[in-house]
Amino acid sequence: MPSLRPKQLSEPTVSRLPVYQRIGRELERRGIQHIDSADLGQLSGVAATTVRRDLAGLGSIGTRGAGYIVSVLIDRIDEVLGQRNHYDVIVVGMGNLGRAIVNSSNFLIAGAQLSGLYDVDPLVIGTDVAGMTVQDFATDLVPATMAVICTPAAAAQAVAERVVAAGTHAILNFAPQVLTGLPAGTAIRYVDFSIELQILAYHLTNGTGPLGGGLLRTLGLTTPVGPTTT
Amino acid sequence: MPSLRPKQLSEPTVSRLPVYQRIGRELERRGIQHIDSADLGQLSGVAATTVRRDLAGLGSIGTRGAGYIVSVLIDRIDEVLGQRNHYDVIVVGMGNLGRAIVNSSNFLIAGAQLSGLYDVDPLVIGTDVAGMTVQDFATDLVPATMAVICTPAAAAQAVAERVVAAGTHAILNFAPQVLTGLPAGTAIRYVDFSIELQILAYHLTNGTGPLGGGLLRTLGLTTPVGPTTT
DNA sequence: GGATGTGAAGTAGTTCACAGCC
DNA sequence: GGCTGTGAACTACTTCACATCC
Repeated sequence: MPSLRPKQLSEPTVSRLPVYQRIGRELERRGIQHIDSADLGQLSGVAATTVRRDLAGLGSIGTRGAGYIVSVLIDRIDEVLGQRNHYDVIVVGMGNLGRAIVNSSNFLIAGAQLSGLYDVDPLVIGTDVAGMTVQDFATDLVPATMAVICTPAAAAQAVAERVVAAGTHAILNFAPQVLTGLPAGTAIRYVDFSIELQILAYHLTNGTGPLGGGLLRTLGLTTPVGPTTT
Repeated sequence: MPSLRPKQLSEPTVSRLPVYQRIGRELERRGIQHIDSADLGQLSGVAATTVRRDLAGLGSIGTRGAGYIVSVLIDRIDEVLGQRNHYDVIVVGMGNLGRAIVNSSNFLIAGAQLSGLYDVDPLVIGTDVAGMTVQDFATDLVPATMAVICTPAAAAQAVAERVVAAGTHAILNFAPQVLTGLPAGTAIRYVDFSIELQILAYHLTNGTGPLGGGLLRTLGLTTPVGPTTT
């Protein structure tokens, strides 16, 4: 019985855990029940040592000699990431992107519950997206734990302040806008594909393009340039 | 005339440069021509020292005593990120997300040129998205420098291998799938909102939630929990 | 005076190397 | 024998503190 010590996981570790979990689910689907850090590293694009360090932080999950039991791995990550809890998620901004996200199959994680869709455009309010009716952001606002912002950049800061005032503690911001001045303890993550493209443009012109011996970091993942073994 | 020494910029620095540039553009639009590291730090959610370190890496851009000239800042970042060059970008996978991205106003960066849209679904091939006709990925394939992958996870690896074989050196992957075994020198960035939500869920349950004294990193940006001083 | 740029110090994360356990 | 877990070394990034220059 491995003692549950949540400890303090580093941010890069936290961002890799969902990757390990996803791979675990895929393995389980294929009927594979065991995996070692070398293989998991290969599949996730992470060095084997780093995989071990990450998983060691979840308590002693593995078995020396053998590797990790897939089901244990999945369950433990579930637990650590807080997927046993329930979260109400609202989405603000029902343009092309907002609708695409809500309809995306991998949007809902375990524990997340979509509880409201919002917009300010009278043409959009009242329409249905993924089986929910879009509400008026200006008047109605259900309190929710997480908010996803898909508005234009100019609106994002005001939206963030409003949802935080309504009790939200975690924001996923798709608008190309840095959010500032929010109260301590508000978790914020940015998703900005314009920035991602610019980073790629940098690597194309400088060093890392063709012929560059590139170690590219993304989400904390290193692309290890696997020798095509397997 | 500041001597152009491209040097070697760190990955976190590269990911912050687009943010500074965007803020610079906004300042310019408002007629502001000078900014110092303290203010730029405030606006970008980055410590002033880090701003200076980042910008110092672009050559001596600033002036001691005064700060940075906005137009110089923008131009220099343009140059360093390679936005003076031209890139052909193709997008593979024209589902909800692919269409939303192509139609997004902030999708095209300076230098990027959309040169092809692809799918494998006969119902989608031949339709028009943002003024371009969707091609059949299985048969046609224009060579391009960058590729954006918006397919389901199961297809992503094969798509990546095919575009790389066709000459692509940079990939932006929206599919929830780690890409492995691609040749050295292929730049890859991942955008995965399922992972982002899980990271937020972690912060909600553990430490950083309500009452947590959270320093949350995103894209290398630290949310500095500004004392609401303007 | 005032803000940049940068050596030096500090902190965080990764990788090495191997002891420990199955 | 084999693979995990972890102290120790290393590398990367940030922050401090201040000399430098306008």
